[in-house]
Parts: sequence; structure tokens; C-alpha cells
Amino acid sequence: MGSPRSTHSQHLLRNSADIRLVFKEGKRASCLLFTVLYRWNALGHTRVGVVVGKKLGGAVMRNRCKRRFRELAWLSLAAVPQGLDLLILPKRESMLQPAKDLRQSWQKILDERLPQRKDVP
RNA sequence: GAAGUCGGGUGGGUGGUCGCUGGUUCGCAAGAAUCAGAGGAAAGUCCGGACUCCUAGAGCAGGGUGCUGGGUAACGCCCAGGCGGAGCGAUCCGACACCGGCGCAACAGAAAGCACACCGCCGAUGGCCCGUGAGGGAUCAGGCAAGGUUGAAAAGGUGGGGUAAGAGCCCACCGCGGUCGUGGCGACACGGCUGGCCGGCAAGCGUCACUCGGAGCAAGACCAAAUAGGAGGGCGGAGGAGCGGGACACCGGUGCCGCUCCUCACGGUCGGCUCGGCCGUGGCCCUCGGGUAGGUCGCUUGAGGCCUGCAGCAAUGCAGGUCCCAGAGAAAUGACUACCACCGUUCUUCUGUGAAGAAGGGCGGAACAGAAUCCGGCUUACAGUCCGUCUUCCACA
RNA sequence: CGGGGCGUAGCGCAGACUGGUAGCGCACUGCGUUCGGGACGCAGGGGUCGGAGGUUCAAAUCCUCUCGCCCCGA
Repeated sequence: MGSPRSTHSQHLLRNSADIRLVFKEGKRASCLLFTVLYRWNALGHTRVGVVVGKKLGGAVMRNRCKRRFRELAWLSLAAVPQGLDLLILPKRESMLQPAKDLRQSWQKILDERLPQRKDVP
């Protein structure tokens, strides 16, 4: 199996079977700019993935979108309870938004809709 | 100076904070240090290769290309030249071989291929009528293809002679075909002689010349879970019947082992359900090879970049020197922020009659677009901006 | 990444190989029939043939480029 090259790649959700599992069983929290799906995994550490469809633009736009959201999740990794699979689905409106609006929305979802650290099963 | 033309370049910069990927070194490890990290199109996938695997050979079929010569690993690409077309010009554009064969040309038009006669012109010649006659008239036979009409296209064009009217019927020039000569490697050009001279379409079928085996890095090689299935082996197996085996001194029965059959059980199927029919399995474990998810390799040193010289009109080639320059794997090469440049707009102040210019401030914008095995091209997209070549026009000297 | 296919009326499709009239079914409009509706009968409207360029006298059709959609391959 995939031996992790660093601690960074441990926290990436990139396996297509796992992503499909989150789509199927995950819970859903959304706002105007994006949607987050989340599901408890059995690994004990958090994994984050970003899924951007072709409708949002060309390869350049899609890559930038993924980078911005991945970094957003990265900075708040310590605040998220361990053992959660997160899947971010950006919406078209988020492409043109400035970074601070994105950060506010993300923080709001994180505080109000997602499980907190004390909820770890 | 304006308008244009062709060719080439660039594709914001410098800090700060937080991060990503790979190599190297150090470290038991966690990690640390250091170096490197998207494009001219990375795109579309339209061609050509390299490289892999498959394919016994050849022919046919099928595909591609299509003026000539050169360049190249190769090309449908590039360079040079010819011819035709567009433009005052610099320049630009061109699938630009062949109509012998089979086909096609709607509608219109008289006629669209062994050309034709609607309107028209003539009616010299032979008839008819008038007239003594010279002659005149209409048009029957007949002649004509100049003019009109149609069409994308009507059997060379213009002028003259000729004629009853006409016609390459004859002549001159132009065009076309044939042939000879000269120049050129050649496409072709020029000139002489000669023939009175029946088209178009091959991005229709085809012919000719050259050329092409098929698939593609998701190629291919290796390692290899779970589940199902395959082969082999071991242990086990509910009830009954038959046959065989061997031990018990011998025979028979019971029990044991093996095989076959039936019942039974389970699963599937037909069926709304039961009964019933059909099919499959008979429980567990081990080994083997194939192989999926997943992983490793392929994976970046190459028809490579830069500089200099030589050969060539050029594309390009040769020689020498020098450099190592992304290798990810749902996919790194960034995000945020400050300042400076650039553009647009607006405000204030100053100069100025005005047009406008200078300084400072605010707001907004900044293209097309992301390597995915690697090269050579083509095509398409592209805000700005810089450099050079040539052409035309205007002004001044 | 590679391979293949399709864009024609509001919808589903012919026509394309062999170039000259764009057609079929449903839907729509009007009239008839019926007391009224449906069904049926008659008549009719509706098309940049995805876009641009080229070949040709003439292009939905042939050629090139381009846009969008769909399918297949580890």
C-alpha cells in the first residue's frame, strides 16, 4: 500500500474509492461559495480533498481553485477533530471572491456546521 | 510624420509571511540544509517520427500526398524558384499532375455533344406574281450562323477583305494545339516553322507517380491484498442399497475402507404461493499458476540548449567549446500582502488665450492559458509593449 | 492521455455515399364533424441544416479549420 512520503501526503484524500465513499455516506454542509462533505474514517487522522468539476473553467482556473481551498483547510487543520474525511466542492461563485471572504465563510462553516474536537467518537 | 507590409522578441518586477514537489548531503529516525521547479502556444490532437508490444512472406484491396529543385530521421513541414491570381506598391494567396475511359450539368433556353434554328438575315440559283423590257416584289424550295433572347458555361477574340446574306472562307495581330531550336538540373521561358483550331468538372468514379503493416506509455515489464472462479492434494461426510477389497486359521453376518446409485440437505431457476420439475454444490484446510484493486519500473541526456567559426541565396549542415535545464501521479511549480513600473478614468494645484502639459491623490484593469513518454511541424487563442526590414503618401531642407 | 461517434422545425429522426425540390412522425394554428371536448378528416405555418472559410455555375451534401455534446479503453 502507499507508504506515506511525508506527513503532508497523509492528510490528502486522493484515493478514488475513498472519495466515492465520502460521497455516498458523508454528511453535507454548504454555503453560498462551497459545499463540504464529511465522514469519520478509521485512520485516526484527518484527510482533506477538493473536487472541482469541469464546469468551473479550464485547467488553470480549476488548479487555482484547488490550491486556494487546500491552503484554507491546511491552515485550520489543528482546529478540526482527528479522524475526519473532508471533501470540499467549490461553487462557481467562489472563483472571483477575494480571499478574506473565502476565509470568513470557511471559518463559519467550521465553527457552526462541522463536528468539534470534543465530539470525537 | 501618417498609413501599411514582413520578420523577430517579451509575456510585469522587487520585498515580506505561510506553504508544495523532486534531487543531493547530513541524520537510527522525526527532520534539517542546499539546489532546481510550466508555455509560446504546455491547447486542438491535424500530420510526421523515436520508443514499446503484436504480426510467417508476397500480392490485391484500402489510406495519404500531388508544379519544380533542395533541406530533413521523417512529414501533409520548411527554403528557393516557376506559373496563375489580388494589390499603386512593399508583399500576399493558390490540393497548381492527368479529361483517354465511365459519369454529371437542376431551372431557363432554339440548342448543353455524333451541337442547334425560336426571333432573325438572305433568297444569288430554280420556281411564283407584276412589267413590252431593263427590272421590281413576296417568300416556296433552299442558304446562313453575323445579331438578339437564356444560362455559370453556346465550337476562339478584334479589325479588314469577301459575299445574296454569311462563315477561319481568306488575311493581319492576339490566344490555343503540334513540332523544332536556344537557355535552365527542372518546373518553365523565349524564338522560328506549322495547323484554321470541339468545351467544363477529378475537394465525381478513376489514371499516373511516390509513399504507408497494426496498435499505442491507459504501450509494455515486474511485485501482488480481499472476493469469485480454475488445477492439485489432505482431512471429514446424514440415511439406505449394490459391488469390490483386505484382516480375523476357514466360511457367513456385523463393523472398516473405496466406488456407484437413490433418498435427504442447501443454493439458484421456472412459478403469485404450495406441491412439483430442472441445474449446481456437497463441509473445512493447504499448495500452485493466471489475475483485479494497489504499488514499482518505463520517466526523462535529447534528431538537447547556448556561443563561435566554416559551407550555402536560404531552409539547413559540419566542426570546436560549454552547460545539465520540471518529472507530478486526481496530479507540485503557489496563496496572501506591500511598494514600484504600465494602461484607463476621475479629482486638486500650477503653467497656458486655447489645444494641451507637469506634479500629487483616489478607484479600476492587466491577455491566451497549466507539462503528464519524448521530439519535429501545422492549426487555433492571445491584453499590452519593444526592435528591425521594406513600400506608398504628405511636410521640410 | 489515446481511440470513436453525433449536431437538420419545439421533440425524435430521414436526406449526405451519387451536389440542383430540405422531408417524415408527434406537437402547433385554422376549418369541418359534435350539444361541447377527444378522436378523425381537410388545409396551413414554422428551418442562419452548430459556426467560419474554400472547391464548384450551385454545398445540408465534397474539403479544411473551429465550437459543443456523447461513448469506449488501465
